[in-house]
Amino acid sequence: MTTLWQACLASPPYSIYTYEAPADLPKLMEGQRVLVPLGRSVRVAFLIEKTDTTPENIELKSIIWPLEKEPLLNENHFNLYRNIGTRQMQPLGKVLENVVPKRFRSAKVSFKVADRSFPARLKAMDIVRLSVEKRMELVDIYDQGRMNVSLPASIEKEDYVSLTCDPPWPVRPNAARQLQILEYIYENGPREKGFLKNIMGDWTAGVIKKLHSDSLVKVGAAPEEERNPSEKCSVTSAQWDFVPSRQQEKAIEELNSALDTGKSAVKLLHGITGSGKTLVYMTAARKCMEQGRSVILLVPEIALAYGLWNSLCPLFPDTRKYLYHGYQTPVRKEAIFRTLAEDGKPALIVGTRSALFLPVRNPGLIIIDEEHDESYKQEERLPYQAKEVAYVLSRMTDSLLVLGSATPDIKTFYAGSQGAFDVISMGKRVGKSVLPKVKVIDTSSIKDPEKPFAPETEARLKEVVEKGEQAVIMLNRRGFSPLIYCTDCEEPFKCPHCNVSMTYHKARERVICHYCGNAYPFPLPCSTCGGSNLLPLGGGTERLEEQVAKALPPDTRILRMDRDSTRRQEKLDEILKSFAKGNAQVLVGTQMLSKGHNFPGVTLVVVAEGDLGLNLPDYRSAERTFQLLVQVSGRAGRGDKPGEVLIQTRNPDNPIWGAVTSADYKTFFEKEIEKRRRFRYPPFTKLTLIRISHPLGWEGENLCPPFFNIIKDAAKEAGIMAMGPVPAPLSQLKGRKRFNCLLKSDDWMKTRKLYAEIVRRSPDKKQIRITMDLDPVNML
DNA sequence: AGCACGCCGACT
DNA sequence: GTCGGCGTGCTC
Repeated sequence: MTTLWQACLASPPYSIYTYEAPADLPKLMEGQRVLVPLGRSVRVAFLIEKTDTTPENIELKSIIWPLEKEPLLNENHFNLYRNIGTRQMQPLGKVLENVVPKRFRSAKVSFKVADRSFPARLKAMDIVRLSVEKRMELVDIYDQGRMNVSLPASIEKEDYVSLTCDPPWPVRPNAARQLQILEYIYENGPREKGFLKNIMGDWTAGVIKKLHSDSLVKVGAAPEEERNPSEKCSVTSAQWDFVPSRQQEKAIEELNSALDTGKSAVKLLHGITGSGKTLVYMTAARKCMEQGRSVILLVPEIALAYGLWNSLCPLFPDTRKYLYHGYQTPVRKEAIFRTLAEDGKPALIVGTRSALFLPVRNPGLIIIDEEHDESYKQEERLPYQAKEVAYVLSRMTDSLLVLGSATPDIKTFYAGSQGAFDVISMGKRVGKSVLPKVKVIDTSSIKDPEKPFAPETEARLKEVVEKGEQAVIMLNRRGFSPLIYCTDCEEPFKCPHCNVSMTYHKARERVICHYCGNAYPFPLPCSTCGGSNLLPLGGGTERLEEQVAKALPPDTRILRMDRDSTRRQEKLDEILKSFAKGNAQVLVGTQMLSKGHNFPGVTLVVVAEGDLGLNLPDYRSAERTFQLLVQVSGRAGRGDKPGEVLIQTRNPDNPIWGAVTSADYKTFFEKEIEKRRRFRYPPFTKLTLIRISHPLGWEGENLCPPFFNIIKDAAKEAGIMAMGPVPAPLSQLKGRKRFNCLLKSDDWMKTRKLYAEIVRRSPDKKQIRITMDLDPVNML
């Protein structure tokens, strides 16, 4: 008997199509992966449900064969994916493409058949051509488990361009295009041919061919990820010898009783830096697994996942545990995904936001550590907010969601204070350590760019170094100098694709665009007037490192931690370990420093420019600055000795400093929430950023102003407050002109409808890109 | 995504 | 003349 199935393609065109399932097929189930014919190709699709309606005027095709016996996706996760699709107005297939590991979406499979009457290997098209009798035979073989799916080891496209040697490269010095490609790859790592063509122009193909024939580059499969250190844990002690403090005990009790109810709940764990949140998580995790349910523990970054993994492994010696993040090898991702899909035994999963999509059978506890962190929001491809996804999952699975932070998201804390969920406070540090003293230092009178520190700061730094203690200096700006100024034409040197000032990186003798990654060798002539008097202005971490070395005794050891010095994961570990061991007295770095790392020897934290980021055109700039400064302050005095924090600012009158110096979240919250209420910003409105862009120098540019008027009218009609469209703060990025339109609405559904309307009325669907960013984190 | 078709330039 | 590059369009 033939049945009909709705199947969702996990690759373009992402449609949900109807396929026939004739009787000569194994048993099919919802959530299962199958091979289906599409046009003249074969694809992977996910079965959604049986149906009995036939679409009109379409000759239905038949499902070829299932790819596994047990469905890969359980109902909960299928619904979770649908939910994300609905929120983001994306088809389910698009969601699947982004959440299911690549190897589950590739149709390049063959079937190994252990039966004499068949060839040893069958491809999809071979199965299609079998007779009905033969296929019935094959069904039996399949049911007996004698038919297995196999994928080639690599399913990657083989068009990645990578370097074969380091600079200097033996090319003619004026072969500008060859050098541009070499330098770009040196700077940003191997790239696809098509990508290079997109950002540089149509000439790349020929130049790559030339470089390839000179064997300066190779073209092949994507390189093995470097960010994949061993997941083996060296420590094996199985003891659980931690004694909770009173406040930890209270927090644990509260989480335990929430776990005991077996119902969905949210708890915000508001614990100051150093109050021992991690051990609270671990105790709750143990309890949850004793109840036979799985735990998902999320952290914002891969480096933190590895750190947590190492400290948690010895505490859970006999537990099924998995480390999961987006930079693991495809084979490993596939293995973890499948294991969790097939085996419902309780497991402990540590990972980054993508771990939420693992088809864990029976989650009981989802923990989001540092819940204020912006990395929980994915911005590219399929945008989503991991906190929201976790909430939906916890509701669907009756599990407990724990949000932890010393500086919660204003929105989260507001919801808690309104009674949407419980807030558990931990206001004391564990052990002997106390919160550091924080002092604001006025640097408005310092005019000399060679002097990054006020006299007091410099004196304290020297003192700390002399005493053999450690200091951390944060400057949230990487590179040597963020501005290169031409003294002839008095223009800053800008990236031609992005129209933002390029940053000078001294050690690498390059100017680099921090937004698109484009790099040029330095020195170079001014792009405006051709003059050769380009002057680097202002300072980043690279220059600060030099300046610190000059200011402190010559034998002081200084380390630097930023995206440039930690290009490889091992480098980051190296720097962290080396500093923790006391091999250096000073650590200079960007906001990377503030994230969760434990430096027990640090007694002084200096923030070189506390104002950075405070004046960005973004309603969250104060919140972000507060969170960053409190978090980095929390790095001080974690050991036995008390800590001190010095924050330099050119605006000492800004009211934010009062809250930062006392690390008083509540005061900051009260002020900030008032501001948000007054100016109608989240959580008092549903904010959405519509981004509109078109290629630079596009001749249809004049279609935009009337289109923007249409948008304004449509918003008015929908009863949504719209600001713009206006040119975005970064008005030009990666070769596209950009416009932003900010929507304030009382209903997400209304906003989605308006977005759909805007997309529908776009005058040029090809050239104009329109994206919807619900509750934007980045307004630039 | 894959695979067709169709259009251009560069070789046997 | 054909081979092969890639732009465009379609897929139950």
